[in-house]
Amino acid sequence: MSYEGSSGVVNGRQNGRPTLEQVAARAGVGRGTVSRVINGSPRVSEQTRTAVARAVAELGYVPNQAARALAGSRTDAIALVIPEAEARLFAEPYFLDLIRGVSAELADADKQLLLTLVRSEQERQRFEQYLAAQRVDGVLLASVHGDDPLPDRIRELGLPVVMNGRRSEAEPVPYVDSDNIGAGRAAVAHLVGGGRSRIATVTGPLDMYVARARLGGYRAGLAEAGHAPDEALVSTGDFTEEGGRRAMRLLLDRRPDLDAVFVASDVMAAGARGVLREAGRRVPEDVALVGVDDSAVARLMDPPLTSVRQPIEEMGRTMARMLIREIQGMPEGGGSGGGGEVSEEPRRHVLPTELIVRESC
Amino acid sequence: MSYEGSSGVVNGRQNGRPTLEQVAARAGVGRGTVSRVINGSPRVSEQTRTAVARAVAELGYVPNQAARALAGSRTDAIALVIPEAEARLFAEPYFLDLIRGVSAELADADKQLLLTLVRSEQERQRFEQYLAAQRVDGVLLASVHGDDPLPDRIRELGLPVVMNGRRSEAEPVPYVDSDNIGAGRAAVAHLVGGGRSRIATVTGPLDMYVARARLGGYRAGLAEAGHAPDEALVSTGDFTEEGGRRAMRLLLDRRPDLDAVFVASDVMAAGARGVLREAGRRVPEDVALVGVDDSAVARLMDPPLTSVRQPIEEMGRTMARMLIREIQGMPEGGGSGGGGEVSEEPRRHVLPTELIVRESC
DNA sequence: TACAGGAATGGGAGCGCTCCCACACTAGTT
DNA sequence: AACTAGTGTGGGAGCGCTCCCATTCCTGTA
Repeated sequence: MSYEGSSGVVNGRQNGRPTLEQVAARAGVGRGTVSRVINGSPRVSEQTRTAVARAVAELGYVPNQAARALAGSRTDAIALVIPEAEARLFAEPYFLDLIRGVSAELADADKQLLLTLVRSEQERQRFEQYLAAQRVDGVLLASVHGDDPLPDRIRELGLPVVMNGRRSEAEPVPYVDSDNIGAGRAAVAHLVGGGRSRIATVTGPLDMYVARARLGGYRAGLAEAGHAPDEALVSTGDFTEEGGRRAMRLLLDRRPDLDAVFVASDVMAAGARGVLREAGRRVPEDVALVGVDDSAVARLMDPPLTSVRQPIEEMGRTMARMLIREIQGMPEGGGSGGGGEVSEEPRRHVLPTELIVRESC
Repeated sequence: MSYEGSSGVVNGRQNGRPTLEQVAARAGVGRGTVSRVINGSPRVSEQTRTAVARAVAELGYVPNQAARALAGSRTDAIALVIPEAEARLFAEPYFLDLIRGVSAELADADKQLLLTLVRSEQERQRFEQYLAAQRVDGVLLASVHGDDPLPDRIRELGLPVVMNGRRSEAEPVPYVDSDNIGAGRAAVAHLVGGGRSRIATVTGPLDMYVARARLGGYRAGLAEAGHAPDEALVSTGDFTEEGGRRAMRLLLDRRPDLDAVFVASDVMAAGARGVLREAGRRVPEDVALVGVDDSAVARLMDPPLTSVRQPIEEMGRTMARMLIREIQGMPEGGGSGGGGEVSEEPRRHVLPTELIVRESC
């Protein structure tokens, strides 16, 4: 008897799902009151609340999202934007972990996740259209490049944004990043501690802040250990395996006597490891290796790769949390005529990284 | 002049974005006409169409999605559901590839992707609420278990569904699957062709159809080669690396003379490979190995693993295409009082797999 | 010349909510 | 007794679309 679950076929309505109005009728109250109960307003007597709750349960009522969005101008959805090019580049589990964190946090807040893979300039523009269509309350951006205008465009539209990573040292848009400088520093410290003295590095593309930061950490680590900087020990990769190979070959050419390499990603480290093997260098006996990401790649390498772990899922959670707070703190979009400036102090979070020691050094 | 892009601040409106009504006023036509132009109705004169198009461009008009959904009862969004537990289990790039395919196809059709990671029974129920709130026009389900009631529940709600994989041989719900039987068969044929005669297999959990199918393919392959079946050569894993290790140990205990193993996933193959090394067996000299997934794991193993590749991204595309067609073919949700039965012939697609030969056999 | 039939168009009537104003009704104040 | 100041509550007025029924203006036909 009316306990058939929420199949929606329970009630005798001939078409579609029950509406607020019908719940109100059944509970013997007005629409406004039901709305208040649904939205948890305190301005309802306990008795009424109970009656409405029963009517809701009996009818299997679920508020229509479109109507809510139209009347209330909030969608309870947020967009996560991932540039397609990056999705291939990065260690593969990265984005899945990020999504996992974001998703978990959003689920707790009862918000929906709209995932957008952007694979071309055209799609980027289409995405801006979506935003303008007021489909989401805010935007999460993953792996933004140094010259990406999207973050600023979104703010112009009056939408809250939080980025994963930053475009530069002085990033004006709120972001969550991992401590990439600390990553480089920890890697070098570990290598120095293992008795290595000619420590090279393979960097990412230097137009990305993350690459510069890891390089900066490497240099800081060397300085702290009292080693002199040596540009011949620095080689630029592009976060791909092949890029890692090329960079490693260059390093061996320039400094055949190197005894350790800090590689700015596991995938590049896999490439570097291949080159070392081909050159007859043993890992870790001749050359020690440290990567970044602590991905499956690292665990499966031979020997298993020491790597700096980033708290990816935690970054996702933090981003979502920041965005939700920002949305709540900004009741009506700031897109009115004039500035559209969101003048709050931009927030930033830098989460710690962790060195996972394995046999490669 | 009015070419400031779509910043929306161009026009003199004091708040929010332009509406249909305003476009109509500017173009000197009625609301209905603008709506017709926006939606590409043929019942508009060329002249009027042009005038409206200009007004739209000048005002930077973008239709409000919520209003559309409310009035037209279609959301232009679809949900992709991924069980969280699976997301960890499977070779990691799997879901990212799937998402990539789905996303690409949806972008072409101008639809939004709502990603839902389901990590508990509670969240599964919450997801059903979302569906009832009419947030999406259809649902894509990834890696459904044999006893999962969700597909049927969704159909009861009158929503189109397409699954990735199937729950059983006789799956009533439309699905896209890869040819797992063919995968097992191809692997065995390759091993036989390489002169192996005592070919074992490590399977997935046998309550999953995908595991049974790969096992079936293995058996078919043996039969075709004229080999007698031998249950001592079959060991059950669970798609994890540790499960692969356990299954491999069992096999070595039972049949120390085996000379090849078809492992139903790369991740399990990595585990098996470790056990073989510990047992002093060389790959491929003593034991040949074939995996499934062709993931990064396979490329990075030592030696690189021969593996059966699934067209994951293509599966994603196909799923999305099927769902879109189903949505279009079903103008109004079938959720009226009575049956709610969607009596169309369920469609199914089985995409071919491909053996990628590397040094492990 | 009168009139049917179609093409193009305008605009009313919702869709199902939220917002908010107005109206009871209750107590507490002068 | 006449007031104020709350509480609950009902319901009108939209939100910005789509749907669809007129209405107008052509044409072509009897």
